[in-house]
Amino acid sequence: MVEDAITDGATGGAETCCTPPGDVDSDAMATDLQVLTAMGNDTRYELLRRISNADDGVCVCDLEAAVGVSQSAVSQALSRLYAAGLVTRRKEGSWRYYEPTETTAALLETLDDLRGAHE
Amino acid sequence: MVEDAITDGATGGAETCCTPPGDVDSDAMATDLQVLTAMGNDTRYELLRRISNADDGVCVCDLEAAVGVSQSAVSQALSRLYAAGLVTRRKEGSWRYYEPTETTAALLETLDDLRGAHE
DNA sequence: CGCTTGTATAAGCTATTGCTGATATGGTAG
DNA sequence: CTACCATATCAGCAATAGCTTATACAAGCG
Repeated sequence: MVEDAITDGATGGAETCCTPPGDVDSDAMATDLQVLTAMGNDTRYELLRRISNADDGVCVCDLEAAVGVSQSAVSQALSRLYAAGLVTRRKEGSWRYYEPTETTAALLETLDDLRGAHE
Repeated sequence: MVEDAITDGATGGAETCCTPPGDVDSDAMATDLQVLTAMGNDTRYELLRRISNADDGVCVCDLEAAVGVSQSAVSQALSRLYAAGLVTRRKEGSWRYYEPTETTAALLETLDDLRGAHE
């Protein structure tokens, strides 16, 4: 819903500070925040990059050594990424393989583009 | 710099767990994380959305009421967004106006697209 | 000039986060 | 079966984030 009917006309002719607020879709906000907070962490970001670089799927055992935290921490991080819809996971034998989702690919690409653009 | 030399496709041998690690560019990582952590917060995300919705620039006084935290908190949040390169700020009279950068526009658009795409 | 308004900064307190170590689960091999 | 490997979950702790209040700075106006 969008609220307007703002009272700022009352501040006088020349004194309106700025534009009226337009509300933010709180459902979109929740979804986006889950994604952003999931990516916005050293460990999880690096895991995501590594998973994205290896198109074949990566298992936890490999990632653990790479990012320098415990197996438990990696598992927790991956669960969080999964919950946020940033990776898929499939089981194969006794290993679990993680792969990036479209969301991850799109966001990392956007970030890459931005860095390239104005630096 | 993409490293590959992936040879494991065959998990049939059941020995190689997965692909070798390819290191992540730590400079890119720092930049991206600054952006992601800046956006990945209720208050700052909503500020960013509101700033983006109002193309004219928004001043702090307007935002304060909208997001429901103190003036101080809004100011701190905006400073953080500025530091992350997500908003520009210009002073006009005694007010300060914030506007979104290209980075913000691109990321929010990507997020919007993603939500629209697979839901 | 000093008052008022708009914004920024400082200090401090609490809630949350992200780790570690220990333990549980599930699959595989001997 | 038991032992073992890869991964997940639990519990607890240390670090950080984000808020509040109080205060400082800056600009317009009486």
